[in-house]
Amino acid sequence: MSIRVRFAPSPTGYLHIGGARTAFYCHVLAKATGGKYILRIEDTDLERSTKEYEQAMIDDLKWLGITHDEGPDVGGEYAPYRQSERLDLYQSFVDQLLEKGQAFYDFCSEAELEQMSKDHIEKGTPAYTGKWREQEHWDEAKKRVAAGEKTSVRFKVDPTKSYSIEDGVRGHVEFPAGMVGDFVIMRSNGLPTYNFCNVIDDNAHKINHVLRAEEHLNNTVRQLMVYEALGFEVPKFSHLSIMIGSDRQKLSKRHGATSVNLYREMGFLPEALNNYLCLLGWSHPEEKSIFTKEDLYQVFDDTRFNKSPAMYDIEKLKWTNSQHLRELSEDELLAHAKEVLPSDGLFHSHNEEWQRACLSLLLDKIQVITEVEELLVHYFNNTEIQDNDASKEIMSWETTPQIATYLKEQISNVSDENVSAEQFNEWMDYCKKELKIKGKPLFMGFRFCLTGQDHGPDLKQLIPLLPKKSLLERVSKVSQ
RNA sequence: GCUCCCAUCGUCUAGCCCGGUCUAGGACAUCGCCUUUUCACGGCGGUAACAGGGGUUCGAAUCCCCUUGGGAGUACCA
Repeated sequence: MSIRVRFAPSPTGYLHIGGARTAFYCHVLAKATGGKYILRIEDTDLERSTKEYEQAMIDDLKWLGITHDEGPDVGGEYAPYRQSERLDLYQSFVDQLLEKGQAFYDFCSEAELEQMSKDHIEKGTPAYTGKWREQEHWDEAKKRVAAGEKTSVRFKVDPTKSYSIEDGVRGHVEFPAGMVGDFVIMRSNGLPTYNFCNVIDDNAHKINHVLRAEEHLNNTVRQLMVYEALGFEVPKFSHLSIMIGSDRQKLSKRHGATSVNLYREMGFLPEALNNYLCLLGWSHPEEKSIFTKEDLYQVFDDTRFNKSPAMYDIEKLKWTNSQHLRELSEDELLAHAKEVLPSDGLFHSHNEEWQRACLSLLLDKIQVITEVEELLVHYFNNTEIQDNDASKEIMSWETTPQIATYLKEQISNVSDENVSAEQFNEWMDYCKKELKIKGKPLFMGFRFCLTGQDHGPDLKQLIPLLPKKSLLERVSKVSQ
């Protein structure tokens, strides 16, 4: 039987990188096994779910290339794929459980519920101790409902029964009896809760393998109860390790950029984000660290997940991005730069020939494409002279003022807006032959006078790309 | 509190299931060297880990138990 997996986000915010990782695993697992990957939108939290977020999530997934076989936007055999369009189905199962006595109407007040929850946490009493779980009150409950009173429905948990699963990554997991109390399956506003509709949809959508984050592991016991009560076949579960921040806590907004669209804006390549995220909790069988999702279609398997939490490290993401950047053809790189770099910036203000020269020069200096514009802004507009140990050393050489004085004069005499490569070569030759400067003092002297820094791209290629004006300003400062 | 989960270099991890080939391998970061008449890229090398304690065994990173530490859940959120 072929695999059917799903990614089931709630459209209550932008796609999170943790969600992107889960979706990526689902997509790749389906592709690698000839199965299907389904996208389902879990929008039963009316207050927080929006259509805008749903669309944003679909867009982000699309940008990442994590395509699904079935979903709200593409349809499929088991449509609909949006929970807000499946409410009748949930209602019918609620009715069924009510009928069988496996669920009950609950009329406890908010204050009562609050007290129960408090006692549960502080004293270890059962999570729900209301009287409505007892059959003797059910007739009264039905009357109140018939009279039009709105109320929630709870699943009646058997406190003597324990459950267990054979988790795809955790192995055997035991959930002891009494672990959870009677939980709400239908809110008083008529909308079902996650632990209930998730089960119904996974069954209806014929999902046979659930890949999700570890934070859902404890929920599994509630879902197991629903599976049992409804007579559904239980799928295989694989609970992926969570992603944590540098403080070892679950990754969240306070750790910085956590949504995919931010990485898109920051100029990361989607294949790099996928690649990096994939390695947070999974390892390549040949220990490769750079690959595309297409490479994974051949080798991905669900036995290589890591159980322990993985710390998110943007430095390694940047390195991964730099590796993918270098895999790009010249045309792809140009297209990427054009798309990402600001349209009113320095890069876009030049012609394509210049842009290509600029990219080939800067490629091995950068990890993310946006750094190109940053470097250009620096070379064009920043005429400040770097002040550190390296610059002090360069300034201490007696040859540096000689170079500066010479260059200042030469640049002043250039009539064009730019310095040509030929002119640059002549100046170097002059300093070498006439001023007898060579090696480090020569190159570093030129670099420092012209760029104000002790490091940077190849000078011969860089200088012709820069405006004469900013070169002159810098060299004037050095020659003072 | 209770329940569940986790534990190899600073970080991501391989190895663990099926004990010996592990004086624990790779990658990021870091340091050094080489290359580059400069800077970088690249190449080479170094520092750096089996949380602790008990077992089992001829032999344990690998199996068992305990301790410690960390995380998640404990909602009419998902």
